Amino acid sequence: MAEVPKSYDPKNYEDTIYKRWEVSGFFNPDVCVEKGITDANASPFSIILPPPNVTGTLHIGHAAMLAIEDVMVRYHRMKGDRTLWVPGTDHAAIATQEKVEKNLWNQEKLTRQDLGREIFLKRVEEFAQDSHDTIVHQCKRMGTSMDWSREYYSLDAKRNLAVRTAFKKMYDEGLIYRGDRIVNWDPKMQSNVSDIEVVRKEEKAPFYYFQYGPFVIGTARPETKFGDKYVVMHPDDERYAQYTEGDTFECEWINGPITATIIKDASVDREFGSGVMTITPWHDANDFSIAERYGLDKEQVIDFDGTLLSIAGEFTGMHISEARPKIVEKLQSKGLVVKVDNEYIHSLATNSRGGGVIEPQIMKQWWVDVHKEFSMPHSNLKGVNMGDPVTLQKLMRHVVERQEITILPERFEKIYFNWVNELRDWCISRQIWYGHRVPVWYHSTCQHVDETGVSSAFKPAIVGELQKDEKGLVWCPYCKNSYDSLDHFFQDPDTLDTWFSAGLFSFSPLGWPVFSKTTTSKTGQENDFTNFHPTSVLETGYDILFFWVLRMVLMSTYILGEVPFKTVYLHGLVRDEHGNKMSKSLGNIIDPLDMAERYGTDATRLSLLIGSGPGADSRLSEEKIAGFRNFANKLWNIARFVGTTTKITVQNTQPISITLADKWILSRLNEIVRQVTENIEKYNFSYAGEVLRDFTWSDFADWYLEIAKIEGKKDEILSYILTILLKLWHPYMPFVTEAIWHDICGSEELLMVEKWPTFFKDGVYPELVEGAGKPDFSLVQGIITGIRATRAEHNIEPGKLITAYIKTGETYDLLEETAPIIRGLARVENLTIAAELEKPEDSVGFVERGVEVYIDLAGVVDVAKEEERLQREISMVEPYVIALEKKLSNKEFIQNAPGSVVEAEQKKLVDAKDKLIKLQDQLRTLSE
RNA sequence: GCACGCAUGGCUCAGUUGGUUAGAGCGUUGCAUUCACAUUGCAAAGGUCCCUGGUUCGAAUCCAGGUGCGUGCACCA
Repeated sequence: MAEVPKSYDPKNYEDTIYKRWEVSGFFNPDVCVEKGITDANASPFSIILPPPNVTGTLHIGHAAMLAIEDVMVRYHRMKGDRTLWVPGTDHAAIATQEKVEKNLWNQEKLTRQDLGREIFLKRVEEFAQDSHDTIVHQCKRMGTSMDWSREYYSLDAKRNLAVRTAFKKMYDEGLIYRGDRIVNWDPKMQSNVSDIEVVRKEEKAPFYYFQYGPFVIGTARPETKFGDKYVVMHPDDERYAQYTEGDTFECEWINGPITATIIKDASVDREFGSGVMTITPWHDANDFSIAERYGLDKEQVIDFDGTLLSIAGEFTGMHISEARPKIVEKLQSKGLVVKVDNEYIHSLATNSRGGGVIEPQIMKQWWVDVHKEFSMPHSNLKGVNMGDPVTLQKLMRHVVERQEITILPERFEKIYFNWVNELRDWCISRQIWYGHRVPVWYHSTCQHVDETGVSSAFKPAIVGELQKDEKGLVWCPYCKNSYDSLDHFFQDPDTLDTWFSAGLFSFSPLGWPVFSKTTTSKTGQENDFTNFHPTSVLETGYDILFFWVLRMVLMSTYILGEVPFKTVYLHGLVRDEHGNKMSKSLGNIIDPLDMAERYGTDATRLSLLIGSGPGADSRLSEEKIAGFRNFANKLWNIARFVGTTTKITVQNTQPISITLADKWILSRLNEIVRQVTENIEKYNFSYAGEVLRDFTWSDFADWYLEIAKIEGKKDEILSYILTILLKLWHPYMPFVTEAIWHDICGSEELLMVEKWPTFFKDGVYPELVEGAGKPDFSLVQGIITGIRATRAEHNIEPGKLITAYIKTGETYDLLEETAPIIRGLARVENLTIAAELEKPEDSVGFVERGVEVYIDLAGVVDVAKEEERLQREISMVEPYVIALEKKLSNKEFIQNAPGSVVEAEQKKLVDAKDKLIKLQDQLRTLSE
C-alpha cells in the first residue's frame, strides 16, 4: 500500500472521483444493465429531480434535497434496482424574467419594453444558460449520481411539445377555457399572477368612514369608490330593516350626486365596520362574486398601469398613491368624512415575485376548470374506470384517499386535502414574455364570433403540428380556409404559468408524448416512459406541496390515467442555528459550495442528513459541519489503521470469528446493517445515519480496534467490517468512502456499484441470541470503564500500571477469556481473577452487575474520599431497590404485565440488591 | 377565525407500535501527545422529559384541557 496521508483532505479526491463515476457511465441505468451490474429484470427505482430554478445558484435547501435524493438513489443502485435519477432545470418564468428585468434596470436603466420581446428573450436565455451551467456544476460538486445523459430543461423543445399536447387535450375536453374573470393583476410587472403566488403583508393604513346617503361605509381604498352605486347589507341586520332590496336613493358622492341601489346579501359581516358596504366588482374578488350573483354592472376604475380612468373625473390619470389623499380631502370638504381610524391594520396583497402591490382586475385569461365534470377517458387508477364521471378536483382527492399516493410525513396528507377541497379554477395565462407561449393561434381574417357572446372577432384554434392535415396545410376550424403557412394566424401573446409545464414533470422528462407505453425493452431512453413511470418517489420541500405536487397529480391522473409517483416525501426548511430563515438581508446564509470547499462535500451532506426529522425544519451551523468533517477524517483513519496493520482484502463473506470480542462486533455489525437498511427504506435517513455513526465511532473504533491491537490476527474480520462499513456509508458520504475503497483498500472497481450488504434476520449467531451464552460483551466493557473511572477518581496516572482483583462469581469463564483485553484497555499489570476472593487490603472497589472489582491503591487510599464515593453510590441504589420492590409487590403488575417484563424487573431487583449489599460491605470494611 | 405542527440537560436533536436508573453530538470540567486519528483518546458534571388532570399494574411516550412558540389557509368593505 502506498503512503497514505494522515488526514483526509477532500480537495485532493472529490473532483477526480466524480470524474471516475461519470466516465464509468453507471449513473445511467442502461449502462448498468449492459455491463451486468444490474439485472435487466430488476425492479425500477426512479426519481425526477425537482428542477432548480435558473434564477441563480443553489442554496443550502437545494443541497439538502440533493443529499436526500442521492442517498435514496445510491442505496437503490447498490441494492440492485434499475435506478434512474433524471436531472433538470426549470425556466421559472416569472422568477427568471423578474430577475433579468431587475438586472437590466439596475445596470442599463432599460425596461423589457425598451428592448422588445425578441431581444429581451435572448437576454433571458443567456442569463438562464449561465445559471444552468452554475447549477449543473454545483450538483456535481455535491456528488449527485444523476444521469446527465437524460438532462432536461423545462422550456426545451421536447417539453414544449408536451405542454402543447397537454394543453390541446384539456382544451378539447373543455377543461381549459378562456374567460373574463377577476385576476390578481400586478401593475408593476404588468402581468396577472395566480392566487398562490400572492403573499399577504400586514400593513397599517388609515381606514376611512364616509357618509354615503343614509349610510356610513368604511374603506381603506377611497380611490376605488368612484363607480360604487350598490350598497350592500346583511338581510337580517335589524339596524337596516327599514330598507328593502332594490330600493334606490340619491346621494352626494365624490364627483357629485349619484343614484345608489340597495342589495341585501348574507356575505356581509355585520360586525365589520358599519355593517354596510358599497361594492367595486372590477377591483375586488368578493364584490365581483356578489355582482355576478345579482347581475350587477361592473365598471373599471383603475387602469392596468395603476392610474385612474375617466370615471374619476378630475382625478383621471393620477396614480392611486397620489390620488388617495386628494380624494379624502375632497370628501372632507364636502363634509362626508365621518371619522378616520389611523390604527387599522390590514394585509396587503403583494406579488411574491418582485413585491408589486396586487390590484384585482377583470381580464380575459386562460383557465383550467377543476370542477367541470367529464367522463374519464382512460384509467389505470384504482376505483376509477373509463367513462366514470369525474372532475380534476375529484381525481386529485381520490388518488390520495385510495393510498395510490402516499404522502410522508403523514400529516401533510391533511394539508393536501385542505388544499384540494378549497381548490378554485387555475389561471394559467401570464402577461410575461419568458415561458411557454399559450399554444393558441388566432386567424387574422376569420369573422367567427364566439358563441359565448364574447365580442372577439377571433376564436382560438390550436394549430401548428397538432392541427395540420395530411397535406401539411394549416386550416381555420371556423371558416375552413386553409393555408400552407402560419402567416395568416397570430399566436396568443401570453405565456403559461410555469407550474403548467411543471405539472408534467413526472412524465415529460421521460419522453412523453413522443414515446408511449408499448415497449418491452428494459433499456433505452425511448423506453423510459414505460420503464420508469409512475416514478417511485417525489422528494421535495413541503413549501412546494401546493404549487407543484398538486399540479403534477392533476396532470398525470387526467392525461395518463395514472399517478405521477407512488410516494411523496417532503423535507423541511434548513434554517440557521437560531432557527431563522437564511436570507441575504440577515447575512446568515450558509453556502453549500463554500462549505464543501472548506469541510468537504461528505461533511456538508452529513450535516444536512443527520439531526433532522422528516418534514421538520432543521437548524444548521458551521460547527455542525465541522463536526462531520471530523467524522469523515475518523473514517479515513479507521481505514488507514486497518490498512497498516492488516492486509486488506475486500471481504464479502462472513469470516470465522474466534474470540468473544469478535462475536460481539459481528453481532453488532449485523444489527447495524439491518437498522440502516430498514431505516433508509422507511425514509428515516437521520436515524440510519446516527446509528451508523455511533457504531463506527464508538463500537468499532473506540472498542474493537483497541481490542484488535491486543488480540491481533484479525485481517479477515477487519477487512470484512471495513468493507461493509464503506458500503453502508457510501450513500451518505460517497467521496471519502470511494477514496478509501481505491486508495486504501486498493480496489480498482467502483464502490458505487458494489452490492449492498445483507443481514441475518435472526442475528448473526442465532444459537447465541437467547440465554447465557450470548456474546455479552457489555460486562467486560463495564468493568473496563469502571476501572478507568476509579483510576481517574483517585488520580492514578494514565500510564501507570496497576494491580486489580476481580471476584467473578458465575462469570469466571467469560472474564478469564477476556482478561487480556481488561489488562490492556484498563492498564492493569497484575490481574487476579477468581470466582471467590476477599477484598484486598488498601484497595477500593466497585460493583458491575454482580462482579466485584478491586483496585490496589498501594497504601494511599483516601478513606474519606472513598467513603464519600460509596455513600453516593449507595444513595443512588437504595431508592432504586425500594422502587423495584414496590413494583414487584404490586399484584396487579404481576398479573397484567407480560411475563418477560416481570422477569426483567425481578432480575433488576436481584442485581440491585446484590450491588447494594456489596457496596455496604465495602463501606464497612473501609471504616474498620 | 379555521387547520396543522412543536415543547426532552447551556445549544442542536434521538427516544420506531406505553415497561431504560431518559440517550447522543456540540459546549463545559479534569487528565493524556513518540499510539490510525489532537479533525484524537479517557473520565466527569449537567435533565421535576412545558403545566394540570385522566387512562393504565406502569406514561417522556396515549387522551383531555391549559400555556408558550411556529406554520399554512381564510377574512380584512
